[in-house]
Amino acid sequence: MKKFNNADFNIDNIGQNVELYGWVQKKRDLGGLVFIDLRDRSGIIQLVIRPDSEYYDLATSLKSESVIKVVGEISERENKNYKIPTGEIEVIVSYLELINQSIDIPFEISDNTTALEDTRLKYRYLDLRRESLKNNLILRHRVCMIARNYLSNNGFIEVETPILCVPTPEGARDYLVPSRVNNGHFYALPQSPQIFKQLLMIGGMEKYFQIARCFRDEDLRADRQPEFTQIDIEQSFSNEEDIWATTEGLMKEIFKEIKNVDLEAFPRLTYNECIDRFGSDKPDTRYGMEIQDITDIFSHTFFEIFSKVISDGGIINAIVLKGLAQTISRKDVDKLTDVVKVFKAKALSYLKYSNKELSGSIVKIISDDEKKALIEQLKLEENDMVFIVADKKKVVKSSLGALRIKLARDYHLIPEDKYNFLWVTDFPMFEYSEEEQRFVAAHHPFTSPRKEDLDKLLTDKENCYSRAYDLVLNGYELLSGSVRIHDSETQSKVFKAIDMTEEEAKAKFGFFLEAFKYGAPPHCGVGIGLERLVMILCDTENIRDVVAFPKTASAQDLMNEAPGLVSEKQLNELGIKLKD
RNA sequence: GGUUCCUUAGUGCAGUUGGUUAACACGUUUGCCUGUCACGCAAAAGAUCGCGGGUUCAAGUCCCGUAGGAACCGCCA
Repeated sequence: MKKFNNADFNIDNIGQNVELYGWVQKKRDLGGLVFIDLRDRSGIIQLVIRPDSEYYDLATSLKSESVIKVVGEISERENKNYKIPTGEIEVIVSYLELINQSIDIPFEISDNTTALEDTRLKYRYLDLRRESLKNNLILRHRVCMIARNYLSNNGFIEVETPILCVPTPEGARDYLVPSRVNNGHFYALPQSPQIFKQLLMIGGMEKYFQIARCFRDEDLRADRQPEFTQIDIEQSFSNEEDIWATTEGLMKEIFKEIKNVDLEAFPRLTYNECIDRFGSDKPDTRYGMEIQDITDIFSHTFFEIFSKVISDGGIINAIVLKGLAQTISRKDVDKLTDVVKVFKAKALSYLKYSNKELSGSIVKIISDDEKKALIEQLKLEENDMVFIVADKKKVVKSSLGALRIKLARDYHLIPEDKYNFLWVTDFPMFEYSEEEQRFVAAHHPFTSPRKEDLDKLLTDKENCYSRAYDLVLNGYELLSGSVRIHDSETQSKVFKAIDMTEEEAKAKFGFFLEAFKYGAPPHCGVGIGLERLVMILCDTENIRDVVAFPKTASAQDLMNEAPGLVSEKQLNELGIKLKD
């Protein structure tokens, strides 16, 4: 007799003798007959122990989540339960062994469990027994397998790169690891395998991938953990179209396999167009409500707030919520105003359109011509509601972008089961960092500028664009990538543009710059955020639902209480003295 | 670094303008029960109301601090 999975059985197996192992999900003791729901990874099967059984007393004493072994015969149920796949059969137990009795569990192992997340995180190993979390991990595994097979079949080889790296000055904050052998020196955990994968291209690997763990010591979010996994891809002798084709092919494979969805070719938008129309570089294109520029309507307005914004170089933008004006109360508007205020907008103006008349917060201040122009330009229809923000461009776009998302969620305007991919292209090459008082690379400093912007790198940084691209899915940044610089001259120029002196560049990236002098192939790549992809496939908005052992918002593990303190002896070995 | 919200039996929650025995459900224990599958019935145990301080005759309730959790802004090349 061999070991079977619970869910292997159905009505065709009646009469078979089987040996099963699993956890006691639920015991129903009827006082002369005991039913047990036995759970293993595959599912649940019902066991029956009759009063004349020598195991009857043992069965009545079993506690939830204990591990047992049973032998018995598959038989047809008297009363069938069509709610579960094995509901037509049950196992008449002829042997029962208690392998490991569980103590009282802190929460019910069920997708209906009422336990809050921090309780579940403390007992993560119990939480993992829940159907939904288990299925999420299985789905994640399947995505990895599809990616491995697809990439391998297309000539990519998987190469592991170091976890102990050299700290880098640009980008996210590094997780540092002190060196015992070299006191005072530190390794950094990789923020991504970026430099190594480029060196692999120079090393002649041509097509590389890695399911790579990455680390960034920045604050967490619902979709951000300090350690996460990238499906990291790089290919030589390639341009944007080649790597996009690789990526689209992979996504098509994954969505066909997991969701049985045939994806269309992915649309493309430039970064600037995304900001203008959606107020975000990762727009959710499953719904409309695009941001519209109405600055021109108010170019000669008497409304002082608007005219002041315009004379200060700001803009006035609007979004239109179709057909819901009547359902939105004064109180709702206050809540929506809080949303835009988070992004530094001073106010949220609104207008309602009903019976061919506008009403609302600014209706008395704007002229009839302006009202007419608004109705025309925004194509207002009965019961539409207009939200307006006037401010600096950045404030207007980000606040209305956030408001757009909030409205779509609150009023259920997001279609389900829709997967809208979008390539976002032509990112700015540089952005100004207030903190550092200099321009920094918007993507990373190894990103190639567009050919036409090469001459502007040092003179007109604000108008330089890069060959960087993101793939956005349903409002999530799913991956980021770029065509890389492959000659040391351009690379030096970019370092100079971000105010890195030649000495600094040499000290930090000397080996890298040197490598480009020995025949570097043109290359490009992407890093796919595995967790975000799996989140969307699992239909969850919480990254912790797709990570086996996640950290809380304060980067702690509630189960093992990481990070922990270390002994004086360990610190001494590392040459580290703690601040008092 | 900042903003907002949360913390009451094992779990999830209720707790009114501050007022005397902190309610309910699930779970647990005991007893009864031979076709349950959210089994049923009866009973019982189970709470330093996160922690520290303050206001008050009186604090789960009000105030301050602190710890932990969640979301967001900054940050995340």
